[in-house]
Order: sequence, then structure tokens, then C-alpha cells
Amino acid sequence: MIINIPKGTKDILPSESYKWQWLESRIRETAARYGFKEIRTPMFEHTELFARGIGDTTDVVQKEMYTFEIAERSLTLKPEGTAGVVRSYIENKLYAEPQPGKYFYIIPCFRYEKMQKGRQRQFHQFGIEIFGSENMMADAEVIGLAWDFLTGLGITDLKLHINSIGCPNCRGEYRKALQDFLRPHYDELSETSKGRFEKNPMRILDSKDPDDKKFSEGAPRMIDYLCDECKAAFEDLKNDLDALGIPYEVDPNIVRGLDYYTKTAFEFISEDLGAQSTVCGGGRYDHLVEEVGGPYTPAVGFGMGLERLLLILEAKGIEIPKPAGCDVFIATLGERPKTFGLKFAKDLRAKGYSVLTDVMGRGLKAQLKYADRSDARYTVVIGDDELEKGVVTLRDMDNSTQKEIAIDKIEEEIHR
RNA sequence: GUGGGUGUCGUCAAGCGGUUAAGACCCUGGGUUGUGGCUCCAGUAUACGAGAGUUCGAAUCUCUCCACCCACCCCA
Repeated sequence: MIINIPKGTKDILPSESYKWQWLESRIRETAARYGFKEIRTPMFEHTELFARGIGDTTDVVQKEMYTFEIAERSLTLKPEGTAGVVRSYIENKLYAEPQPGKYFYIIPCFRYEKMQKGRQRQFHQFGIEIFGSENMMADAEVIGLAWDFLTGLGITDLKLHINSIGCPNCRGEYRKALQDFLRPHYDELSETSKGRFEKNPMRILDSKDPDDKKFSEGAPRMIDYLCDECKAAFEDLKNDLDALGIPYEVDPNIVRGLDYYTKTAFEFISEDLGAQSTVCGGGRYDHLVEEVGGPYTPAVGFGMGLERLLLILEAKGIEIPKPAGCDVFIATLGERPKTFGLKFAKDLRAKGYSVLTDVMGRGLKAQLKYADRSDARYTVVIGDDELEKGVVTLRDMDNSTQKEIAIDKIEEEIHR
């Protein structure tokens, strides 16, 4: 039991961790090019923040949160990234800084769900948020960054779905229209859909239940009920995306699962992921900051699943460069050489080289073998012979040549 | 919460009622006492997911449980 990892979590071993490091550096690079700064918020927040922010009718809040009580406080491990950033934005009064505020983060998220391909209980997200802009240019930039990043990795067949899910003004009318449309079939709806009928009828359209799907056919679509402002905004967004040369598909069925979204909603879909096809999802949340207790601040952002991204890269055979092995392995024979080798390694390391030595007390053959396994570029062999001559044997591991060389000349030899 | 699939050494993988439960890879050591990646030899290992049951006898049959994977749901 204690040597079993908790379900839904994964160890990232050295054989994988370099991929994460690579991905993270690509993320930082991209974020920097777009002027996003990293923000780091705690792993957990007050439970109330998520209940209020994400919406207490959502699955995430109702049954997926890792909540714990301590010192009479209810705290919850982040199930997503936005709420924490919003909290921090308000608490630290970041709205007093030059707007827009542009932030990115790479975080673990926690959701108590059944495991599946591309779905874990602890997973990782790359997220960005832009605060303070009502303009669709912000939405276009958020989507543009995602597009840029994803295509830059060599993933070119993603589908971008966009939709507008309106604002509080137009949603009320739509909601009524939708309820009127579905009401005749109410009794035949699935249980979950019945539950959503009053609270959040839009989510019924997202149901994959065959019957629900049938009744949903021909249902009124949010996009047809947009108020003038939302309609104009959606047109702006499409124009901006066209200008950026980003292909998209209007998908009236996108209904993001977190309640805070308004207007823009989008998803990047991949065919390499099985059932969990969304690699990146996001949208606009103009009223979240207010809802959580800050000043009215429009905002837009996305969350991108890193595990899913890695899955796609693997499916596509996109190679992630392996880190280089060490520069030098120092193999020694005997006591005196061993001591000398210790100091020699220290000196080389001080100069910035990555140096491996034998810490197993192995024979020369075994040391060479280990040097080979460690992808050492060079192996330095030091025995009593070398010590007497004041030299060292430098072996090039790639072409199996070696020569004796003065100790103080070693650096110019291995430099390059 | 509901379905379906799978469980034999660290990994891959034979075995299908009676075997010391193969083999390969990995790992360790060695092939005349100072040299890797190939080859040869040897060595290590609490491997039959767990527990009951059937049987003279079970990794092989039955049941229960557990774990993992996949799908529904939901989402990154």
C-alpha cells in the first residue's frame, strides 16, 4: 500500500522528466514572446473561492475537489488555474498596475475523477490570463498564442472550435427559449440533464446521451440569441482570427464546463487523444473578478493540458531532444590515482564541465562501461603510469581513440 | 457512480490441471591481473495481483476482492 502511488497520479522519472523540462522551456519562451509574466499562487485556496468562482453547479465543484479541513478552515487543492490567479489579482491589487495584466503559469491541478487516457487526478496545466481588456483583440491574442505555441511544436492538425456563449444580458432570454424547447421532452431526458434543466440548461446540449442528443437536435442556439454587443464582439474575434491566418470552425455546441465563461469560448481538439480530445480550452470571463469580490475587470484566458500535449507529441512521433550526457568520465585505477581523480573532477566541475566519477569502486572495465552508459563524451583514465608521467589518458568515446595528454592541456582538448 | 478489458521476475514474454515456472532484455561480475558500445560465460531475483474453493495435485478451473487500462459522464 505505502509503496503504491495514489491512483490518478504519476511519477515523472528521469526517463520522462527531460521532456517536461523541454516543454516548460518552450512555454516560457512563448509566453515571453507575447509579454506574459509568470505568476505563482499557492497549491490550495479557500474552498469558497472555487465554489464561488467556478460555480457550485459544476461537476468540478460538486464532486471532484480535493477538499480538506484544517484548523477549522476548508481548503481545496486547485482544480484549475484561473480562480487562484483571479484571487491574487484582486488581493494584490494588480488592477492598479498598467493594464492589461498578462500572466502565465505552469501548475499541477487536482480533480477527483476516474482515470482514463489523457485524464489524471493530478495533472498539469499551462495557463495564461489577460486582465482588463474588453476588446476582442485580447481574445485573439490568447487564441493566437495557443495556436502559435501548438503549431510551433509541430502539431499542425489541431482543430480550433470557437463559439460565443453570450453575456448575462442575452443569456436569460436564450435560457428561456431553450427550456421552452426542451420542456415537452422533459420526462425523457437523462437524469443529469433533468437536474440541469433549471440550473444550467445550456449544459444539456453538451450531453452525449443518445436520447438527449436527439431532443437537442434543432434546439435554439445561443449564438442566435446574442445581443448586439456580443454579436459584434464575435464578429470582431472572427475578423481578428482571419487576420492572423488561424483557421477555426464555429461550433455552437461548445459550452465550457466552468460557469464563469462569457462571450468567447474555444477549444483546441486533437484526434490523437481518444475520448479526452480537448488539449486546450478557454474563453472570456468578464464577471469573474467581480464575482469573487474585485472591481469589474473583463478577462480572457486558457488552460492547456500538459499530459495531453505530451500524448499528442508522442502520437505524432515528434521527438523531444534528449539532454546531452556528461562531458567527462574520470576512471581511475588504484589508491593514488583515485585521490588525484577526485580533485581533478572537482577542478573540471568548477570550470563548468559535467563530470562523472566512479563511486562504486569498480574495475576499469566496468568504469568504462558505465561511462558508455552515461553518454560520456570523453573518459579520462588515470593510473599510476599517468601520474608518474604527469599526464592523463584522454579517450574519445565516440570514435574510440585515445592519447596521453598533459594535465594542464586537458581543457583545450575537451573544450569545443 | 455505470460498463468492458487485462493481471506470470525491474521490463517484455512462454506456459492452458502434474515443469526445478522457459526465454529475452535489464542489472552485476568475469573472459589471464589497465579500457566501453559487439560477442561469450556466469551470477542475482520474496514472478504466477490477493484470498477462498474444486481437485490426489492449480499459474492453469470456480468465486470474491484488489489493481491497472479503456469507455460513459465531465473536462485539461
